[in-house]
Amino acid sequence: MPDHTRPPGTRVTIYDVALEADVSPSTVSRAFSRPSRVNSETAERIRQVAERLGYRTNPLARALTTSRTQMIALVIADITNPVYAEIVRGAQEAATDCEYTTVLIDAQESDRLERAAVERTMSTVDGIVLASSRMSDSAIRMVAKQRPVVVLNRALADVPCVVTDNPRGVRRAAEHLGELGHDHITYVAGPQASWPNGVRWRSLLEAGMELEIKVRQIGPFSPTMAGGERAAQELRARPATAVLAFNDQMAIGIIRGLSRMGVNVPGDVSVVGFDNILAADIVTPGLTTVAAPLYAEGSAATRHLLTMIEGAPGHTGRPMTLPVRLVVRDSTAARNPSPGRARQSWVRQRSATDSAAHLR
Amino acid sequence: MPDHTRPPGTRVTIYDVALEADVSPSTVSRAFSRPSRVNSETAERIRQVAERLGYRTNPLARALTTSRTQMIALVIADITNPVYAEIVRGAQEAATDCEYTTVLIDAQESDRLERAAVERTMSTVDGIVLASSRMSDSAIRMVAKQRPVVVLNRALADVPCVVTDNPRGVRRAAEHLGELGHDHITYVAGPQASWPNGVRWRSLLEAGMELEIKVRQIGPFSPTMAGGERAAQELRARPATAVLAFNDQMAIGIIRGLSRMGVNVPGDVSVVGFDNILAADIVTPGLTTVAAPLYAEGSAATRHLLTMIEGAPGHTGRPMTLPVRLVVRDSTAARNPSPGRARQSWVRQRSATDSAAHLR
DNA sequence: GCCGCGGCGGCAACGGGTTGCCATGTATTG
DNA sequence: CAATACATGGCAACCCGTTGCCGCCGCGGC
Repeated sequence: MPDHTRPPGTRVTIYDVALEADVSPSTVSRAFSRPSRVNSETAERIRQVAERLGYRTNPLARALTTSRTQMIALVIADITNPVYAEIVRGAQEAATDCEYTTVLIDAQESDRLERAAVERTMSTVDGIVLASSRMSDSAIRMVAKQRPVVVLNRALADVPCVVTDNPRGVRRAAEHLGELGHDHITYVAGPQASWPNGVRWRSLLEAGMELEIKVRQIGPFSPTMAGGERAAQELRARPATAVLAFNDQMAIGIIRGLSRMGVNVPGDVSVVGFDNILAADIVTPGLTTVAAPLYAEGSAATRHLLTMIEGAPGHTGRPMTLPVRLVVRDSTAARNPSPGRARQSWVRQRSATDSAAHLR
Repeated sequence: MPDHTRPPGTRVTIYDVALEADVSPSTVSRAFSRPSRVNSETAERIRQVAERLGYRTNPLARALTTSRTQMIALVIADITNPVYAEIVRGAQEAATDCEYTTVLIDAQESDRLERAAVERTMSTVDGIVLASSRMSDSAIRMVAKQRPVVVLNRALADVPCVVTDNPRGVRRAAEHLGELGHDHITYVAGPQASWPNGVRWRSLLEAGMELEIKVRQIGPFSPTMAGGERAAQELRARPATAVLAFNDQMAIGIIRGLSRMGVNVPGDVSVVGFDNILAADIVTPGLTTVAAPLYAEGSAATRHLLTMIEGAPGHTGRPMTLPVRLVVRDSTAARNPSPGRARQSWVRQRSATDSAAHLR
């Protein structure tokens, strides 16, 4: 039984295995990729030889002819944002289950970087999940023409989408605040390039109308704690008793900013966030927030992508919508009925500056 | 000027460009990969034709002969752990600067998953950064034999490593606590498979000796908030006035757990963490912690890996060590000189149970 | 006994670049 | 003016699997 030791640095190929097992290379190839096409004893022999020689099929070479790399790209807007951690987990697990590898791309909230990275990666992957893309609709469609794409947290005609039920989440938040006696809600806006940002604001407008709660918007601010603290500054000039923030980081920033200014949350102002990140539970006060099924988002988007890669059409009708729920903690409370000094000045300020700012 | 529209779904290849530019395919190839090897006018013409046809070089095909994919893998222990966000950023940025793409792998704190993922990815990437690997030393060496590898947060002979200055961090924390009058420090241990965990404990032993502070260890616990809360339970049985936790999540869990039990931080117990994650700044009280240069870690490890890929030897001498600093916030304070009731009982309990637990 | 069919394995042509080597033409040098 | 060096570009082999197609063989049917 010959057993040529291979020169180091050289990979074992099907040709080596073929030589050793005394069959043709194509048979070796089939033994792995189409076992039914080869005699089971031969296949077994080949497999043993391959094992002995330490053969590993080269995914790149395979990809060259099959144009399947068994890799998908997952593009996220900002890896420092904890929301994405769970999404990534969900996506990665779904991918791994189907023997796919995930290439994670952090776009750093930049349209330009995102496009460049997608451009660079596109030809190497079998499909792409765009989570909270900052690219333009047309850029996304362009990508979708070349590779299967699933868009997460954004609705877009002609491209499969997975979104969370933002309208319902906003509605629940508004109802909650309404029940606590708030008759005004200020929406603190996040990035304008963010699709959910627009949806949340429009949903709030709608909910406000139905529930007879006045709403207004300030911003946009950066979707970070720092952005929230800046928003708090602005809230000083245009006070509110109830605030709905674009996301949890901003909400936490707002709470910190307000506290620093001596405004009590939830005593003077109630604050609601979005996403239910881990930190929402550890801040003081605990943050009331609209929880999204993050893991399920990543997993659903990825599974859908994989079926598209397998040849399924990829239904581009209405987006797949995932349910949300309101998690009530301590950052919301009944509207303060007997305002203290600070509160007093707020009311004055508001009545002076606010009527124009209120929509509807 | 002919301009054949290509059948859809077919990629533009160098052959198409060659035909159109009236040169041989090899010249097209060189025009992109070795521009100096071809007349600059010809190269320019080829580039224009390529542009017009929408040619993109296929990285897989290129990789087949060059065995360079321009991709590196970054393996992290747990993507839900915010420490890694900055590390990933640093790594990704360093990689992007050199036109490399990063494949992120989340090992979910599992030796098994990590090995499987590395196995699957190894042949597709030019090198690997193992950040906080949970694999055995021998498994890591095995991988390092097949591909350039840089290990982060772990020291290992014969493999290039990047670590932070844990001894110094621990020392600074111990000094800080000592200055506040604490003469005992309890180390709350994290995963035993974690290399820094061992280093931190040993460093604390050493620092304790020099500074004449008694030290002991409890645990191991899971390196999460939940783990910290369990540790708090145990601290009730074996009280302390100063606690050094394996990481910030645990430290936060400990603070929450203690608060729930009516123990005041920092009034009754001082708590110090490791890593300086974002949440360390938003908890109440703010967490005193040993800050690591996370971004720099990712970036340094990656840059080192890239030089190895370019053919540099990859110095396997002593690990590259990055500096740390102690960030003092509000979770540490002078040792309570006039203990209240709770404190009193602690002291009693301790004197009863503790002498054996103290090392040295 | 002849024919058809299914199982199995091999041949050879890809896929899309890369690269060693050679041929040609031009510039440089003695 | 011959000889040499260099700049360019083409040829063809190669990287490593995959797959369409064909041939061989044995078996069952008529």
